[in-house]
Parts: sequence; structure tokens; C-alpha cells
Amino acid sequence: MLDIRYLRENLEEAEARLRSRGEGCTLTGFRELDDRRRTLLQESEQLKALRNRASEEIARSKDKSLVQERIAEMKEVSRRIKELDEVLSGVEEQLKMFLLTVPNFPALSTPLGKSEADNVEVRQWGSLPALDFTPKPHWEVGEALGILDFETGAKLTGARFTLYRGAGARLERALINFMLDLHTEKHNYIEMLPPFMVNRDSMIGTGQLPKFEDDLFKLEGLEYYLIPTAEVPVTNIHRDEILKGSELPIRYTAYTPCFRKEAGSYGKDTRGLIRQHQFNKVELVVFSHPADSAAELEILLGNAEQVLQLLGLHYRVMALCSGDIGFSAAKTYDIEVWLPGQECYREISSCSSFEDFQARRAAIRFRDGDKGKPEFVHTLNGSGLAVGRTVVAILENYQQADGTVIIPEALRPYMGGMERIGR
RNA sequence: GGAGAGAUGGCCGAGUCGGCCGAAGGCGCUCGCCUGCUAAGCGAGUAUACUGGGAAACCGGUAUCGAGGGUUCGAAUCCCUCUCUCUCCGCCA
Repeated sequence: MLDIRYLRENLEEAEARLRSRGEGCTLTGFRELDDRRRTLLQESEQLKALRNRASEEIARSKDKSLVQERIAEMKEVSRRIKELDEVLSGVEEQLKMFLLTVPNFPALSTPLGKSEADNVEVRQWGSLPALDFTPKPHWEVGEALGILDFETGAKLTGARFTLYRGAGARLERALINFMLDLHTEKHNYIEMLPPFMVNRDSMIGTGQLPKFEDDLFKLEGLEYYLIPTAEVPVTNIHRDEILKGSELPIRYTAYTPCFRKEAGSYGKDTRGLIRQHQFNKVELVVFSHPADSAAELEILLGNAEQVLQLLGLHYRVMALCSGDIGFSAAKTYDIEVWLPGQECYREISSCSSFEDFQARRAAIRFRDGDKGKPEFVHTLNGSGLAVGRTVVAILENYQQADGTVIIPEALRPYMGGMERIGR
């Protein structure tokens, strides 16, 4: 959510900043709604002040006829207040809905651009694997090894669900543990295991709702949603709290499955593990002092990159342009891993700073020292990494001519010493 | 699922027959005093949001005692609904 006072005082500037996200991001109607609200509020509050004074007078006064007169007057005042408050709460609801559906401002350091094509490559790490045969896509590798079973996944549930078997299941679990250990032991994150369903307030807090309901799985008969990312429960841990400035930055990591409807992606990435309705992810979440959030984003990105480096997987880092960053994000880096079987880079992590956008929605604040006003923290998060896509990258990059897959060294301790997945 | 108890400020906890209750008291915390040091003691302060005024310090108004609604001139206090927590029984990993 954007700062309503900033909008009030800098509406033109605000619109200009939003415009870099593309068409359709306007603030039309804000001024009128905001003015209307304040006019109604002032009138209502003045009447309430009058009523409070009269009520006190009634309580103290011994003059019966004066009391009767005041009561009669206040009866009318109360009726008027009720009328005003009904209109007011309607206007406030509209204003709130409006504010909740306006996206974040892109950060100044976010490159300007209209689409994915305008994203900027920041760096590459490693090099393309030298394979002396034609690499296969991971679904072929995985099916041939009997470790990925798409057909049975579809039988059990439907399209975009996969059954992992044997070493495949083990590989997924190994990666989760490897990532969590890395982030907790080397990068100072505290491990969390949150609920995989959250309520509506949590979804509003991080920005999934009210605008993106279509992407979420909702439980029948309950206001609970399956989480699309651990970002939601983990960021909301501190919803409605005032943290101590000295506690910041707070770093949490969490493994969770993620559930996404992937509405509007019909026909896209239909084969393999790339786009599933359910996938595993290890997430990194940081609550930062506002002054440090830019530096924290670089640290977070580095922590995610470390996973790929230890696994020896070639990748590039892209700075997303203003037209491509997500609704809540001010700045986003995507890490794209090289997939030789498909001859392309694919997103395996997305690391973002939301600045105070989520903090304002979720009321996550901090106070420096003991006096001083509470301020909104900055929130950040990133995948560290998407586990299913890491399996994809390993299968494609470490496949051998004979169809077996070498297990990256760093992962072997987590695979019971296994060095290679064969038939 | 059945029966009962509860939800008050950072924490504990009071709140009488509805008014003088943003809310006693204690703890904690902050500042000051005092004492070789520490502990103890003494004094003062210590919620948040919205809103009006002001360059600001700050001053005024409104709201908030789990959430929402109702009764009333007036609700932490009375009534209704919901949520959550706890205890007992049942069931269950």
C-alpha cells in the first residue's frame, strides 16, 4: 500500500512513478475519494465532540429541565452522526479497496522498461556445461530414470502435478535440507516452518489479495487459502507488531510447498516440472531497517546465488524492469539458471525488495530506541531456491550420455553418499 | 464433535448500581536524584491510528479495553453474533 499522505500531497509525481509500470496504473478518483472522506470525517467528529461535551453536562447537571433538553438535542445529534458514519464507512471502504489495488512504486534503481525484453543482465556466473552429446530435457531424463512420473501425478490429481519416485524424491528432499542448512548455518537465517494455509488478512498483508484471488487455491467454506509462497506466512509473522530497531535485520528461512492456480498459463510449460500447481521452495525473508534495504537485497540475492554456485550450476542475474516487476515489488532480481536440455535460461529465484509497501499493509513497524515514532520496516524476500526447478537444472546439467545423472558433490552428503542416479 | 471458563495498555492485573475511565495498582522500560561499585531507594515520564492547526517543537479533536453489530444523551461495563485462548469429555497423527 502506498502512503496516503504522500499521494495527497504529490499526486502528479505519484502517477508519474506508477506510469513506468505500464498503462493501467493510474490514480484517477483518488483525490475525490480522499476529500470526501475528510469532509465527512470532520463533520462527524465535530458532532461527536459536541455530544461528548453534552453527555458530560448531563452527567453533572442537577437541572432536570436542562438535562431533558440536552438529551433531546443529543438524540438528534446521535441520529445525524449515525447517518454520517454510514456514508463515511462506505467511502472509507472504497478508499481502502482503491489503495489496496494500487501497485508499489518501482525503486529508482529499477531499470525502466515495458516488458521482460527490457530486463537488464547484471552478471553471469559459471559457464555453459560442455556436453559432447545432445542433452535431453529433464522430463525425458527423469522419466527414463524412473524418478519423475508425470502420468501418475496426473492420475492422482490432474495436470501439473508430479509424482517423484525413489532417488527423485530423495533428491528433492536432499535439496531442501541442503538449502536450509546453508542459509541457517552460513547465512544466519532463522528457520521457520509455518502453516501452509493462511487467512485473508495474511494474503492482504503481502499483496496477493484483494487483486489476485484468481491465482490462489481457496478452501471450501473457510476463509483460508493455500499459500502460493512462504513469503506470505513468514512475512506476516510480524504483522501488527512494533519491533525493536536493534533487532533488525531479522532473517527467516522457511521450506514450504507452494500452491498456485497458474490461471492464464494454459498451454505454457505443459511438460515437465517447470510449472506445477504444487511445488517446493525454500524461501528467504528479511525485515530490514529502511536505510539498509538496498544493501540487504544484494545480500539476499548473494545468499540465493550461493546455492547455485555450490551446486555448480551456470546462471545469470537479471534486474527486472519497471514493466516486469510484481505488484508489491519496488525492485526485483531474477536468477535464471541455464537449462541445456531446453537451451534457455529459466527463472529459479526471484529476489525482491518491497520497501515499505507490505509493511504498511501488514502494519509491520519498528521503533528506534525507546522514544521516537514507530516507522515501517522494509521487507524483502527471495527464493533460495525453487526446489523443483533446481531438480530440473541438476537433471539437465548433470546428465550423462548414458542417461545417468551425476549428483553434484555438495549434495552427496544429503543423498546418503550417492554419486550418480542410474536405473 | 459435546460441556464450561475467559479475552483490558510491553507484561501482570483492577474496574463498584452504565457517566468524572485512555483506563487504578504493580512489574518492566526511559530520564533525573541519591549511594565507593552493585543492589535497594526517591522523583518524573512511558499506547496507537486518523484528523485540524503549526515551518517545527507542539497544541486541539475523534476513535481504540479480542472483532462486528445493538440498546442509550452517554458503553471496558448491558444485549446479540463471530473469532481466538484455556479446562474437561469424545475422537485422532
